[in-house]
Amino acid sequence: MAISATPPASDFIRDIIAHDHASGKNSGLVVCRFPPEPNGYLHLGHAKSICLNFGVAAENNGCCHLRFDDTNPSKEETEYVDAIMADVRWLGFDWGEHLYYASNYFQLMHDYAVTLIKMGKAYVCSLSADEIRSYRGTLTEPGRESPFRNRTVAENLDLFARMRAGEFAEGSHVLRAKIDMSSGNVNLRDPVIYRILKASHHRTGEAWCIYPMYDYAHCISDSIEQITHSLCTLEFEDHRPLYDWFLDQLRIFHPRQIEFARLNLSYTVLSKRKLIKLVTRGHVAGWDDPRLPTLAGIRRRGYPPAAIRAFCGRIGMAKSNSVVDMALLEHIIREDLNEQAPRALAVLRPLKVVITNYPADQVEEVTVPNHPNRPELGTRQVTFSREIFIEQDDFMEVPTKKFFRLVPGGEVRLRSAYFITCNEVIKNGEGEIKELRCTYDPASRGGASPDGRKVKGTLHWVSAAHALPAEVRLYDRLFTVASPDSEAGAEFTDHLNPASLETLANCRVEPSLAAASPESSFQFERLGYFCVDRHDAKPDRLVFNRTVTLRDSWTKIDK
RNA sequence: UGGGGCGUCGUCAAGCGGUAAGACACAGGCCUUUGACGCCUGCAUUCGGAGGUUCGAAUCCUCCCGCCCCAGCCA
Repeated sequence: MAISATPPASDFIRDIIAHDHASGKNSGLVVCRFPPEPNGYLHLGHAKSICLNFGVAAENNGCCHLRFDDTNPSKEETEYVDAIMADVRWLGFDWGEHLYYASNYFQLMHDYAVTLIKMGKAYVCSLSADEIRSYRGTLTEPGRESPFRNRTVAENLDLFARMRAGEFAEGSHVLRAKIDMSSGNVNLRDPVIYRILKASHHRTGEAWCIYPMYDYAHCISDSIEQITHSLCTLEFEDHRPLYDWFLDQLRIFHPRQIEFARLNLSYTVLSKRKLIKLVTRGHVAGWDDPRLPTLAGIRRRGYPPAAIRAFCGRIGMAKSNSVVDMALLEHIIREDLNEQAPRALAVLRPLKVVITNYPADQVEEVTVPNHPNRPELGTRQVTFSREIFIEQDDFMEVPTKKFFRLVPGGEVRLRSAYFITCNEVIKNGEGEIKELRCTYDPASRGGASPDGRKVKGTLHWVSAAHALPAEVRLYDRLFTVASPDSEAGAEFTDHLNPASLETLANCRVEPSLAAASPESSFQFERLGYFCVDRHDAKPDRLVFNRTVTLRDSWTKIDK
C-alpha cells in the first residue's frame, strides 16, 4: 500500500460539501454523480472528475451515481457505455446499484416540458436553425424575439404533441424556453430545449423522435436522482443560471452546481475531439494505444489505477486554468511501481559476453532478491552460465570520463552474480562490436569480493542459453512539445513525437518472466517499469510495454 | 463595447487580516550489489500592477493590466 493512502485533499469543493454535510443541508446527505456522454472513451480528465465525485461522496458517507448522459442518439453508442463502465471499475470505483441513464427520464422530461408550456414558459419555435442563430444576437448585441414566441398555450401544446408524434421533419420546429432575449448571458436567450431527431437511440430505440437538450436534461436528471452537489467543469459556469432556472420554474429538488477547472497535462492532449482525431486518422493504434491518455490506454501502458487516484488527489482542485506537468504523473507512477513491482533482469539490446575462464559445461543458480527494499518478497534463482548477454549501452570501447560500466580492461559486477573483467572486444568486418571476452572472479560469487575490492558499476544480464526471447515496446511521450494544443499556427498533430513508440523484437528476459500474467508489472532493473501487454502477450510469446523509465541521472551527465 | 470566471515559485497548489504550507521540477551532497530507491541541503523579503483602509494586507476597498470560457436544433 505504497502511495495509495494519499490523504484526501481539502479544496474549495470539499469545503463547501463538508460544510453542507455538517450543517445538515439535504438532511446531511451527499449524493454526487459522474455523468459521461457515451460518445467516446474516458481519459485522464475524466479520471479527475471520477475521483472527485466518487471520492467526495465516500468521504461524506454518501454515494455517487454513474449516469449516462445519452440525450443525443446521433452520437452515442453501446460500445462506449460498456467501455466507460469497464474503465470506471478499473479505476477502482463502484456505483453499486446506482446506474442510470438520462434516457430513462425521457417521459418525465417530456411531461415537465408540457408543464412549462402550460406555464407559458416554453413555446414551439418554427424558425430554421439559421434563423434562430441570427435572432439570437451576438455577444455584444441583444437578440430579437422569435415571431413564434407568443403562440398560445393551446397552440404550443398541439404543436409539441405533434412534434412528439413524428409529424414534422427534423429542423422544422423546436421547443424553446421563454426567458430573456436580451440577456447578457447568451444561454438565457430562449434556449432550445427539445429538437426533432429521427434517430434510433441506443436505449430507447424508436420510442422517441424528439430529444431534450443538455441544459434541460441535465438539471432535471440531477433533480430526479436527488443529487445534492452537481460538479462539473468551468465551461458550464455560464449555464448555471439556466440550470437553476428550470428547477426553480418546475419547483423540484434543486441540487447545487459547482464548477472546477478541467485537467490539462503537458505533452499530451485531453480533449475528446483531438483524441478521436488521433484514433480515426491512425496516428495511434486505437483507443487503448498505450501512448494515449485514455484510461484504456494508460491501463495497457501499465499505469496502476492506485497511482492515477493518487495523482488526482495530488493535483488539487481549483478554478484556475492550469497545465499539470507530465513529470508529476510520471513521478507518481514510479513511486507506486517502485514499491509494488517485483524486479527482473531483462536485456533489451543484447551484447554477447563469453566468460572465458568459466567452465563450458557449467551452469549454476544465483540468488536474486525480488525487491531490494522489501525482503519479505523473497528471492528467486536465476541461471548463470558461460555465455551471457548484457546491454549494449553498458559497454564502451572508448569510455567517456564519467562512464563506470564495462570498458576494456575494466571490472564490473554482474548483479547478484560475479565480477567480470573485459579482456577482448570481438568485431565484425564492419567494425561493429559483436562479442566481448571476459574473465570472472570465482571468489566474487553473489556479487561481492572477499578481498573487499570495490567496483563502481553493476550491470544486469541474462544467460544466453536460458533467457527467453521477448518483444518490448518502448513508449515515450506522444508529443514533442509541452502544449501541443496551443502552438500558434500549427495543427496539434504537427507535434507528434515520431519516436513515441519503438518496438524491440530481439530482447532477452530471465526465464521466470514466462509465468508473468497479463497486466502484471515488473521493474526491469536499471531500465524502467514494464508490464505484460494485456492483448498481445501469449504463453509462447512474451510482449512487454514500457510503462515509464527509471529516473536516470546518467543521461543528464554531459558525456 | 456584452456576460461569466481566473491571476501566489519553472509547473500544480495551500493560505480566508497577524507577518508566504506542501508536491513536482531544478541544483548541490550523502548512501548504494539498480548511475534506481532512500536521506540531507538549497530554491517566492514576496503573492499580476498601482493606490487606499489598518498597528498589521496575498487576504478588505478602488482603479488598471493580463489570461480563459460563451453567440450548437453538441455535451
